[in-house]
Amino acid sequence: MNLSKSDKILVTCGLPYANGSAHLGHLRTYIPGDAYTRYLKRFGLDVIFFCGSDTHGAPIELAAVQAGLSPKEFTEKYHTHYKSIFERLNINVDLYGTTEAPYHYRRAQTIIRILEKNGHIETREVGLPYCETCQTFLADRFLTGTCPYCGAQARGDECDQGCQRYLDADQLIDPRCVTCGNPSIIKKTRHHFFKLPDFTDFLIKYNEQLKGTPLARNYALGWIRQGLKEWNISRNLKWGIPYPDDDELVLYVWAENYAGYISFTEEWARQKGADWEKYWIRDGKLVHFIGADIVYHHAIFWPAILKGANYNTPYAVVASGMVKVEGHGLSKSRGFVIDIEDDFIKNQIDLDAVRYYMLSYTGFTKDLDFVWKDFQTKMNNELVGIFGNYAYRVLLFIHKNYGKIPEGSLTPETKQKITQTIESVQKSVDEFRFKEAIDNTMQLAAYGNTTFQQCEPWKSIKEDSTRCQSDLYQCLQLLKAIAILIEPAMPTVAERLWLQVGQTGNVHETTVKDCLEPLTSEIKLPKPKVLFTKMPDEIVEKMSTILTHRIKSARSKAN
RNA sequence: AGCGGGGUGGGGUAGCCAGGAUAUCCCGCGGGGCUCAUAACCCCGAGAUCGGUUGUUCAAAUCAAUCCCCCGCUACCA
Repeated sequence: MNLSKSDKILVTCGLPYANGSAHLGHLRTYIPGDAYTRYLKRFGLDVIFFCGSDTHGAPIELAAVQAGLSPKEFTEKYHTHYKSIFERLNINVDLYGTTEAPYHYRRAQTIIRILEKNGHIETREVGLPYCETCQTFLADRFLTGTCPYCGAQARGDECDQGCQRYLDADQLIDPRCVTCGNPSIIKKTRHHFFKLPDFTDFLIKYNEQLKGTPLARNYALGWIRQGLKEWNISRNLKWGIPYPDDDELVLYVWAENYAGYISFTEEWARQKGADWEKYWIRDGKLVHFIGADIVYHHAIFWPAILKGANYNTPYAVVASGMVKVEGHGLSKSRGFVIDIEDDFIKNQIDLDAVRYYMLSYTGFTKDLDFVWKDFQTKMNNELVGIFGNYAYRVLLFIHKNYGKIPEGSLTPETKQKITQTIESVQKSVDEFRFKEAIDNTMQLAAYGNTTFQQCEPWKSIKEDSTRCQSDLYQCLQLLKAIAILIEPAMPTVAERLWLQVGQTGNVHETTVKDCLEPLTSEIKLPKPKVLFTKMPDEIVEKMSTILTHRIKSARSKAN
């Protein structure tokens, strides 16, 4: 492993934006982030894990108004939602925080103050589009006008109805306010800029040694090569964290939300009597799990802020691929979305199977296409057929014939097989290859099925009970190892299997060493229950129909 | 348009950086076997011009050039 037992490892996931319900796109990073943390714990490493709600910014202010709520009420609603979704999916964070909490305000403002003190911030006047009727500054997407290239009506950020070109707001001909339609004017206003170019040399060196997925590194280096600009970290909004000593402005969300990684650690440390500085000031190994869409924030802005404010910089940035639904890019407005609560939870989809699918359908860095039919296939063949069936046939056979762990001891073959699997899983996790780690673990079940078949215990039990028991002992030991190694992917299933193989204690506190800890013969085994049930065709059809309707109704709304 | 990532049997992957003989593994498909098990499991088999073209080389999935396609980002969506 790249990490060692003396490392203080801190894992985070990108914060969900509290303006809508949890969907499949979120799970693309939260499940791997959680699985990674659990793997590290199984490897005996010292690791904590944080996430929380991102609650500020213009879209939330706007959405709250539309929902007839205050921004605070609005974000509290979704904060509670995300917190419960995390719990339901066993995404086991040490603290699920929120950027609306006082502890977060304090840390975010402190960081800015330190940056000011260290001379990394410049304050100056800039002219920005302003609507005199609405008495508000207009963000690019709230400007409309004529596209200078094709003449179509366009937004300030892109020509969304015409040539699709990316635009700068000042390129728009005849710019107007989206809300009231009146012409916008340019008004001078004071803003605070983070002097990012000062960090160019640091960021190049930093990214060259940054661990994580290659995507993050290469992408950031490309960006830096194009030249860094000063970055406006203040906004003319009411909703947000007040800019320190400048009450007219708030902090731009992207200048404060990832401070949550620190503030959540602080709050956790306060509750537990632990030391947050150990992670953020002294010797922490910080690992950020994010979607590929926010690499530049985490490989450029964030390390520069941390460096400029004298904190530790991230050890690794781990970027997942994006999510597609039935072949289309995830899009709520077009209906290509799977909602965690409405689709998975309300229809009682096995959430451990969802975790398994998200982790093992394709490589972590690739785009993942969610297809209900494929979900069913993986569920029924791999989880029910190979894994679940192996566990059940072994446990039921033993239970019927012996009722307790059979006599035997670990053979060199079994020992070697388990050892090899542990090693390959460790290597895979070290490289953030979760599909490979799971495939390797499942390989143990496939191996178990083969040996069970070859040993033919249903015959040997009549002819050679000693051999039969020894063979079954090996099979059971494999199951114990699987329970531990699959725990990061499917924690609930691991718990159930752990009890079924006659183990006491908590599988979530085991380490991979326990995989080879020999079973104690004579321990009574409970009557086994199947680990997974098959997903029937009717459910697949039902879910596919729900999705089809969602897409259709989104299409008719758009027209 | 620029930058980054990707394209390998029907789906998903390994191999690519350090070029080498029959291109790996899982699922699906076809055939056989077993009967402990959730019509599950085990074995065998078919199936790939490695996105296209050109080049370097004794030898290219792998290196170079060029083109096509998909995804992400481009600093005011988060």
